[in-house]
Amino acid sequence: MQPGTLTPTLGTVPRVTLKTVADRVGVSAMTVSNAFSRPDQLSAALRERILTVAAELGYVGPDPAARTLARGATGTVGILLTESPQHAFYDEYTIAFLAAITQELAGAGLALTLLPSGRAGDVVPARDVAMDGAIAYSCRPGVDGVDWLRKRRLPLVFVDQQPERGHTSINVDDRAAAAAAARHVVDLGHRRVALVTVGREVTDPDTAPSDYMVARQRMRGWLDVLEPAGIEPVVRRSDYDNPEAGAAALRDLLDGPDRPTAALCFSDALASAVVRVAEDAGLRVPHDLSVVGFDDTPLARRMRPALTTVHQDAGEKGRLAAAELAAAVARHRAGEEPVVRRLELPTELVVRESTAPPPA
Amino acid sequence: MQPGTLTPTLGTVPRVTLKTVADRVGVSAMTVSNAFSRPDQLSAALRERILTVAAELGYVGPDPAARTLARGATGTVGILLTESPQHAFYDEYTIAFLAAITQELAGAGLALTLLPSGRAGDVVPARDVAMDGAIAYSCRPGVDGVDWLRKRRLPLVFVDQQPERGHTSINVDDRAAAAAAARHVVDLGHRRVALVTVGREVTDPDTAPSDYMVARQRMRGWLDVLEPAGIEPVVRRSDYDNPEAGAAALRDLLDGPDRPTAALCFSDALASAVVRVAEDAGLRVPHDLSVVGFDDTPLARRMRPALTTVHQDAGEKGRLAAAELAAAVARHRAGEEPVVRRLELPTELVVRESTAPPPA
DNA sequence: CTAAAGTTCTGGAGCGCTACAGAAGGAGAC
DNA sequence: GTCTCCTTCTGTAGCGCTCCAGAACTTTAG
Repeated sequence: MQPGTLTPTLGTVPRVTLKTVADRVGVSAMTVSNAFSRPDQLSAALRERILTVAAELGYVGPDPAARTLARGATGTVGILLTESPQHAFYDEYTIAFLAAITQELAGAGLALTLLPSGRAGDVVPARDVAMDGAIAYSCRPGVDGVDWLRKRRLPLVFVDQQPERGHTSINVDDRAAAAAAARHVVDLGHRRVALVTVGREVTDPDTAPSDYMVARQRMRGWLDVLEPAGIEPVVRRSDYDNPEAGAAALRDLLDGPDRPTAALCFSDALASAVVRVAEDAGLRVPHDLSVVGFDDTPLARRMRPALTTVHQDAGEKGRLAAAELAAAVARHRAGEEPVVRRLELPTELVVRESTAPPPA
Repeated sequence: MQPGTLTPTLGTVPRVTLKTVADRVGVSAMTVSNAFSRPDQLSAALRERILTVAAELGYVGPDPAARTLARGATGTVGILLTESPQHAFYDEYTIAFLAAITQELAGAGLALTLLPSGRAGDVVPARDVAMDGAIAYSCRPGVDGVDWLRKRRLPLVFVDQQPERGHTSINVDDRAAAAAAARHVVDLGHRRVALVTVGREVTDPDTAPSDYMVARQRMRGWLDVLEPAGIEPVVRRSDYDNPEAGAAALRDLLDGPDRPTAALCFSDALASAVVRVAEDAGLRVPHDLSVVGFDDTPLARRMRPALTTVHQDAGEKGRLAAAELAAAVARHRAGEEPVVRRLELPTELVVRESTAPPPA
């Protein structure tokens, strides 16, 4: 069955194309094409006439698929999300990031396609979806979606993951930021510290390239401060998308006299869950337990007590990622050399009410 | 410049296509196509050989754009979001909905493209992005994105907005659900009630087709109960994406002796903001002010006091929307008659701790 | 009044792929 | 040994559009 002759059972309705309109008006197909896509190439009067006839025939405009093939551009970029795409939706930080991207891309006339990094049957979105470029966001190294994108030689921007040569990347200095958080609690006098993070169990933060780079770097940053201070932290982990579980894993630690007096958390979402668990265990934050988050999402300010956390600007990250990608796509189209940048956005420790000196 | 001859400044690198591989292996282009797309059409040995040569040449697979044109299917569906797409990201309810959609679509081998409903320059995503179908989510009637989608005769599913003939729609009975919430506070004895909602100012909930249908229906449902009870509510509104503002607008009402003793809110997000404003004003929830939300997002259960709210299943809505659309796309491709359904998911009032009888 | 410089429109040649019908060759049935 | 059927492979003919070079005609300059 030909695409144009769909609905055979309903009687083959011949599709209305440029040609249909052209024949009806009595001009060439090219002129109709120009009427829609390059108005300056024909007289206003003729254009008006063409548009009228097109409307009568129910011709909406050039078929996007055909136009894509002919022009070599789709008007769409993809974003490759960690594992199941739905994981991406569970944290205000990611949400704000995505919101900023869509916003910025819209300004460039680009739509955003969410690419699940897995495969469904024989469809691999990263390989099979037409697009002009893509953002790889916080993917584990080795996720094969990234591999496909690379092989396709698409303009790529990496965010919150290991930079790769030849592609622009955007990150914050997670290690230094985490170290600042750790220093804060050490300076307050804490000696028993819990680290609540995401991802896989790894002893040595320097190895384990199979894990999210961001989680690794933050772990490294915490240890950069804790180890020299002679503090051996307890570590609890959970899945990326399930902060409750990570916090729950902390529960058993909260009873004994040797319980941690401070918890450094991978994200605000995780910190929020930790506070809830602590309070349910009868502990007061920050009096009995200091809690530090990461990201400084709106949640951090809403919480009671307001959360001490590491600020980073998710919106700015998203805007930058989108802008860099849009620029890369434009350069790619123009046949220019790619411009590779290593962008690092600033972070700042924001001390609020969830941290205090340890109980006496 | 031909798409194939990009990068003229870098020297025209001839693109590797099916043909390139075919010539190299010494078979027809069709056979190479089959090697990638219909493995059962050729011997395993030849296929292996073709794949090897393709890999050597750096041929990744059939070009998605060309395949789209030839096959008449893109492997992508769109979702048209309210106004700026970023508005969609501000509420856990919408997030859960989107997450479920991507999840379900991934299973059907479809990717999801976020369509800003506006236009950027001369690009109108709803008109210019290649896709096999679309979900229109909570769009104002008359948003021209929907118009383009309709004109393109794409399979469409409408969610949380006015159903249209010829297209499947998914909703809850917002009116009845809101009425149940209103009845709850009236039954508790409240006589001074505030309604905190989103969208435009309208006196008569029956008119104003320019506003979100959902907001209109909930308003109507509240009034269905309040008016017969002789209660004249005060109404406060905010933008869809800014619950804080809506709550803040309530602030001035909270002081006098005639202040409302109950607030019915359009969403949990809004209710949460209202609780914060009330507490900042020195009122206790629910003792001084009862608050009811809508949606029953995870937030409702996390809140202290836990929020009384109307439960609806955002995940189920998303899954259903995706499944219905995928089915509609498949039927469309097969040339079958569309199956139009009017789906209505159940709701349930969940009474938690944020509502109580009014202060004596 | 002629040459040069627009303006407006057209034809042909792709873009890279897949559907379809059919050719070529080999296996199996009788 | 012949006929049929199956497997494997191949040309052709698009899909609907846009690029490019140039034709036809009109205006401007000298």
